[in-house]
Parts: sequence; structure tokens; C-alpha cells
Amino acid sequence: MSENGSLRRGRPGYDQQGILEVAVAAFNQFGYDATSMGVLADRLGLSKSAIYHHFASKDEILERALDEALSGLEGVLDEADAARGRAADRLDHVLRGAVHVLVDKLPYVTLLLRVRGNTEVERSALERRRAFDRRVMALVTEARDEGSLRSDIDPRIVERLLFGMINSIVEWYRPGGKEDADRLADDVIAVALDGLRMPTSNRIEELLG
Amino acid sequence: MSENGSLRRGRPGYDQQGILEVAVAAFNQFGYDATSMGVLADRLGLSKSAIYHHFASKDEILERALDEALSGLEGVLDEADAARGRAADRLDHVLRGAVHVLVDKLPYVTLLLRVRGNTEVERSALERRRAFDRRVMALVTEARDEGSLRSDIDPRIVERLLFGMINSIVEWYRPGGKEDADRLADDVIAVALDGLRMPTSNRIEELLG
DNA sequence: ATACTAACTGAACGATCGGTTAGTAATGTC
DNA sequence: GACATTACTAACCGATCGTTCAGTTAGTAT
Repeated sequence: MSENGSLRRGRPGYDQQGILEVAVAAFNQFGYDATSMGVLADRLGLSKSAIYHHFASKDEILERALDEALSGLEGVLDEADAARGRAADRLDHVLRGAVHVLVDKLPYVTLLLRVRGNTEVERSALERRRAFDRRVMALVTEARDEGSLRSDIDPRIVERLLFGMINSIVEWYRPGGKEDADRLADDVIAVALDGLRMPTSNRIEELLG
Repeated sequence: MSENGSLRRGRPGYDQQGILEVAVAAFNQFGYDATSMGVLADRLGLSKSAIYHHFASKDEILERALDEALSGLEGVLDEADAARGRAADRLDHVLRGAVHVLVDKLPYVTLLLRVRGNTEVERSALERRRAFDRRVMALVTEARDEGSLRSDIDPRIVERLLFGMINSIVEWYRPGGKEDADRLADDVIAVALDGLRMPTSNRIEELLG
């Protein structure tokens, strides 16, 4: 439960991170609202009140979890914004990076994608998500203007379809399969950029014509 | 509240459909579990107990709503299975049909896509969804085998990415905008089949080589 | 030993949950 | 008017919700 080698002081047991992992797994299985502190305590093998030693409220557990996901996604965008080069290349980096964050922090991102905005914590997370989307939209627009992306579809719709596809990964991807994160990112980028259609001579003529 | 012109007998008021529409809207706003029968009654302008005149339980309201979405989606697949012709054309019909069902029954499909499987009703709906996905996967496999779709990506992943993209429409599409269902379906199919990349001479050479 | 720190328990709180019961109100039909 | 039909209300139920509190346990540090 502790990541550093030196022994922790005080009575051994869960720390915040340990509680968080179990809680997020439960939230994802039942939904946040449908997960009671009682069943959460059962899963931890603790009493309900023990949880309140580590977190001030159920809401605060959610807040920590959502920040874990959001900071990961925002980090990918920060890297892209710091880099120079074609917008298409920076967008490529963001898409692949987003897939990796999804896979590495799967439970946290899964939870984030199901937030409805019932509380202040949830609304704040939704706003950070919207800000993320806006930054990606700007990148898509840039890539279109430099001639890298097709210009016949609204960049906002392009961005939403792109992340609709990427985010849906949390619905079915499970780690440990033959499909690792790199291969998955390759597939997603291949479908997104080049489409599903099998190239044919007809298509080549169409492109030439 | 009534769709037929002739007057209903008995005291006027809500019928099942009227209750259902308001309930589904509330479920989508707050989430099913976070929507209490109390706030639902407030939205309807009724007492809690009045709702139980129309539905036996909260669960039954959900059941009706999920069936509305599922029967719509299954209908599209039934049409495609009844038709003859290339698998690619039947798949095209399914994808466009799914977009239209999503738009026409937006609140119901939105609700369906958020079901977690906590109750028997939810688990049954999830199983119908999985059966739908399996039928679409078979169609994707057929289209690949006839040479219409690229063969370098697992058909199961293709299907999931496709419907990840399509299903994500419920997260942002709102009726009444400039983007109607037909245009939206065109955009989705365009991105899915031909990708986002701007065709270049390099790409043509690559296809020819 | 003593002090300190962190982890935890059991019992209880007020609030809210989904649901029940018994009775009432408003319409069309005859 | 009587009657059937449909829609609804007020009051209440036991269960469960998130949370609090006073006290206990198990370890490290000096």
C-alpha cells in the first residue's frame, strides 16, 4: 500500500491512495451515486467511519479521482502546446497521448467520462473537460487550415467524433489483453485519419480525377 | 399529452407516455440513481404516489425507456438483415439508421448508453445491447471478407470504434441546430469510411505503390 | 517506559430513499 | 342523475443514506 521503501509511522493500514483505488473501482462498477459508503466499507474490509479518517466526504473521494484523470489529459495537451512543428503532428501526439492516458489511468478516466454535474465537484470537473475539448478543437482547426485535414466538416464535429471514438475505449478495453496501448493507439489513429474503406483502384482514380 | 384526437375517458392528466418523457429527461440530467421519486414528482407537478398510479416502480419506468431505445436500434438491424446486396451497403444502412434512431429517440438512447447493470432490468438491457453489437460485428466481418473494408484491424475493434463514435453523438447533439440528422449521418459515415486526412498526391502515390 | 502518530470501531444521528394505503377529484357515457 | 373510468393526494412505513463522535488499537520514535 505504500510506494516508498521506508516504513510508515503509526498503525499500518490503508493510505489515501489505497482507499482511492478500491473506491474508484466500486464507483465504476455501480455508478457513483449507487455506491453507498456501506458497500464501499465492505469492499475495503473496514467500517464506514474508517473511510472518514482518510477522506472528509464521499464527494472528496470523487474529487481526487477526477483530478487524477484530468491532470493526465491536460498534461498531454501541455506537451503538444509546448512543441513546435505542424499542427497535424501535434494533434497526432495528443490523440496517441490521450489513448495512453486512457489506458494507464483507465478507472479514473472511466469515472470522469460518466460525471453528470450533480454537485459542485462534478461541475468543476465538467468545466475542465470542456476546456480540454476547446483546446483540442483549436488544434483541429489549425491542422485543417494548414491543409492537413479535410475541410468539408466542422472542426467542432471532427473533434467530438474523434474523442467520441477515443473515449469509448473505456467501455471495452481491459488491460492485459493482446492489444496493448501502442497497438491500440495505432489502430485508432489509422481509422481516424485514413478511414475504414479498403483502398481500390476506383478510389485512386477518384482522387486523381 | 394524448396523441389521438378523440378525448380520453376519465379524469384528464398524465398518461404513461407523458410521465415517461419527463422521467427520462430527469434521469438523463441527474442520472437514474440520483433522481429521486420526490424530485421527479416535483417536475411533474404531482405527488410521489401519483406516479405509482402509472408505473409499478421506478425500475419499471427505466424498463419502458430502455425498451424504447433498444427496439429502435434492433429495428434498423432487422431491416439490414432482411435486405440483400453487398455487406458494405447493408452496413452503411445500419450506421445511418443508428444515427437516425439516436437523434429521433435521443433521450431514450442516452439513458440506454449509461446503464451500469445494477438491477435485473439493467442487466437485461445490457444483454440486448451486446446482442446488437454482435450482429453488427458479424456485418463488419462480412464487409471485410468481401473486400470492402480494410483487413488490418480486428473487426471487433472496428465495430467498437464505429459505435463509440456514433454513440458519442448523444453527449453533444441537440435537435434544432443547423446540423440535422441526415447531414450528421453523412459526416459520421464520411469520417468513418474515408478518414480525416486531406487527400494528397503523396497519398495517391502510396496507394498506387 | 513514554510519547506520538496513524488507522480504525461501534453506535448513533437526521435526512432521504422507494413504496404503500385509504380515500378523493374530475372527466365521459348512459 | 348514476356509474365507470382514470387521475390524483395526504399521511405514513421501514430501510438506507452520508456523516459524526467518543473511544480504541497498533505500530514507530526517543
